[in-house]
Amino acid sequence: MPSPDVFAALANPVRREILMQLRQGPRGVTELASGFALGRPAVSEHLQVLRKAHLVREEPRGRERYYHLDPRPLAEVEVWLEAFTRYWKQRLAALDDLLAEKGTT
Amino acid sequence: MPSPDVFAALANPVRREILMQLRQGPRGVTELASGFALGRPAVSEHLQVLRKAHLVREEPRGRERYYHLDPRPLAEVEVWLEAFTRYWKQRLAALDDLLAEKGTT
DNA sequence: TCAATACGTCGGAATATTCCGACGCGTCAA
DNA sequence: TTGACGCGTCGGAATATTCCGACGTATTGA
Repeated sequence: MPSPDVFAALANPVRREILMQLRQGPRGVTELASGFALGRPAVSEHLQVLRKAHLVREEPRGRERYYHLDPRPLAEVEVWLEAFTRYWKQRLAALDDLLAEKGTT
Repeated sequence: MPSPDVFAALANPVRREILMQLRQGPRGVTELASGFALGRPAVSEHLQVLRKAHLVREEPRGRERYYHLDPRPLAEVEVWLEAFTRYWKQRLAALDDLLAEKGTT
């Protein structure tokens, strides 16, 4: 059983592109697949990964199944990244301190 | 040949943890490996992936090899995520508009 | 009712990832 | 000089990912 890891879901470029496309509104599977050099089953399986990561929501509409974007799990990635923007700013501050110290000595 | 994809590099929890640890300063390989339930070769191979994604830099120091964090490639992830914060704000704005319209009608 | 459409999923193949033990190389300290 | 240390990498095994064609199911429209 594959894990419902958001980071793992984003590791594949096709899945990232699917999420990009879904920003512009819900799409059916065949509709989505037509944009890739991929068969429909492959896209359907990518959607399953995205579903397990809760990055998309499905809305059955008749015989079609529209996939909606749910960007909320991306917050986990954002939070993780913040640890590094903090790191970055910290480094810059340390550099400032170092320069200031050098200046006053 | 594996791709130097930053997203793929972040897909593995061990690699993410390595980056976290490196925020607190450069570390040797054996030192890093002691923090995981993993052999040294495995950690060394994870470091190779991170190196190819330019997320770490190596500094040979005597017989040790210190790995430094380089957070710059993470900017790509941040930029990608921004597309979805924009999406999110857009949705909220659309909701505001809808509510405002309802209020004035 | 019946053919066409939209979809999920399965079996299987190709490939990638992840991990380990073993080996060899350079470096250190005695 | 020599044994121990730190490291990268290789061969190989176990497992995961990615993709396809084929099939079954449900829905639509004629």
